[in-house]
Amino acid sequence: MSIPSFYANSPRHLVAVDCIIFGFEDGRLKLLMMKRKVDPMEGAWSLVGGFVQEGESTDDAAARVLQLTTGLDNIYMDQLKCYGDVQRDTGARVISIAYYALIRIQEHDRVLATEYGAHWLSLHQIPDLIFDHSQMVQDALARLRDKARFHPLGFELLPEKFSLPQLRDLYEEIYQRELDKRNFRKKILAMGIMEKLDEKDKSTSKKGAHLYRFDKQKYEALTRHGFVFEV
Amino acid sequence: MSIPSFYANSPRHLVAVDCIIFGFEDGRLKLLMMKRKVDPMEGAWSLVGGFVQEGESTDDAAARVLQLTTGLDNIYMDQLKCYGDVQRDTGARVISIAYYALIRIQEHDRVLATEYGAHWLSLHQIPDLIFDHSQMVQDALARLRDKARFHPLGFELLPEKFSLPQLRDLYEEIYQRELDKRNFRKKILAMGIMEKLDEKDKSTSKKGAHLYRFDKQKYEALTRHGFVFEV
DNA sequence: GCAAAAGTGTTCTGACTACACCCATGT
DNA sequence: ACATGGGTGTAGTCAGAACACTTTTGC
Repeated sequence: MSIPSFYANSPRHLVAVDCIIFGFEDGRLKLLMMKRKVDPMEGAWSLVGGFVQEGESTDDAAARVLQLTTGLDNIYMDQLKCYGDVQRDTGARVISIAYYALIRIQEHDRVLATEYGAHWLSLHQIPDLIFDHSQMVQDALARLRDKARFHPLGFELLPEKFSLPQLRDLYEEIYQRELDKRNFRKKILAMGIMEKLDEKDKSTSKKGAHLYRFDKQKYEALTRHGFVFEV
Repeated sequence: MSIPSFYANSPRHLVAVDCIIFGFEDGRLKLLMMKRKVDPMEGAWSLVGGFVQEGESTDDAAARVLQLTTGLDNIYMDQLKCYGDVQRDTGARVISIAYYALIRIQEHDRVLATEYGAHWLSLHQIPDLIFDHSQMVQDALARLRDKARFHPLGFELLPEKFSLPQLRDLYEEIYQRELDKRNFRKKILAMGIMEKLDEKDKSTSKKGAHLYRFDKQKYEALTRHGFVFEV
């Protein structure tokens, strides 16, 4: 099929994807950042990213970038938004689609990340980033806070088995405020979406904290009947 | 400045914007749709859209499309998301950024819209649309519902002066469910963001309904002190 | 005087908040 | 035995939901 002039006469643009990759470790939210390897701004901190190829969807491009830096597949990823200012990239006019991903930091390939020049930085350690990447990070954080409230996203950042204090630490970090442990526990357990395991995590106390697993089946069944997760 | 090969060797893509334009008239949410004028799919229903030009931001492109079809400037508009599947447009590989806009339908240029081949359709009248445009409409509706709940968006769809029954009709239409008029009135007025006018709208009843205006200054002042709009 | 929409208050219930002590165990 | 984090219950408050009658006025 020949391409109609309607299409042929329109301008074409470089299109990139940039990924805001969240992890949770040592009670801190972290982001995977890297030092840029090309001009302009070589050596400056940036998000991981890459250009969208021919025959590659933007979602696929983001998944590729994620796979390249972490070795992970099939992880939670969502589009943040498109950044389309003409001057946003000082090297050329590039339209960028930002994605944010939540990964279990323990499960990613640290060797691969290091080889790739990627580093995990805690939120408060993030330096100035190139172009509009700082804005992207701000937007991603705002989106994470918004979405985490009504969707069970948090579990994507924790190991499969986790304790309630761990889960509470995570939400305290996301919302940047303290949560009452009795109320938190009550609320979470009342939802009926947590499977209590016969194991304890003794790494943080002598007594040990019970481990739980997020029961996705139950969550989805409840959701079909109008249940809404809320933290 | 010459473009580094990092940029020069990457593929370029057609990038379009598509606009989901909402209006509210006769107690119904409506969308501005048009019949496509080019192949493929000539004559089929689609959203209004256009290609992003060189030296034009994606936001500007969307504003241009809106201006061309409605004659309106400076209206509420927000990015929905980027649709980046390779095969989404059957004419060529086109990445599309969707925007949704809320306009005061009474104030747009009906002559211009008609000349442009655009038509207002109520939600339940929307036919099958080309490509992934039906999906875009679904996504925009979901986004409108989400956002309207905690942000005073609704006022963008009403005339500057409106009655509480009108406002309630709007939210009933957005949420597709009935709202108790006493509770609704109580909640809205308790926020202290409505300016009561000395006029009545007698078009819908003998008694007439008081007209109000949304007080944006008060809303913003309250917001700065932690107030959150919710309907 | 009647039809048709506008306007008004109260009660009940469920969810969120605040808050202090006992438990288990490794050292 | 003691230090450390894990685990538990209750009372008060507030916001949302349910619900029925009076008011105004053009015809």
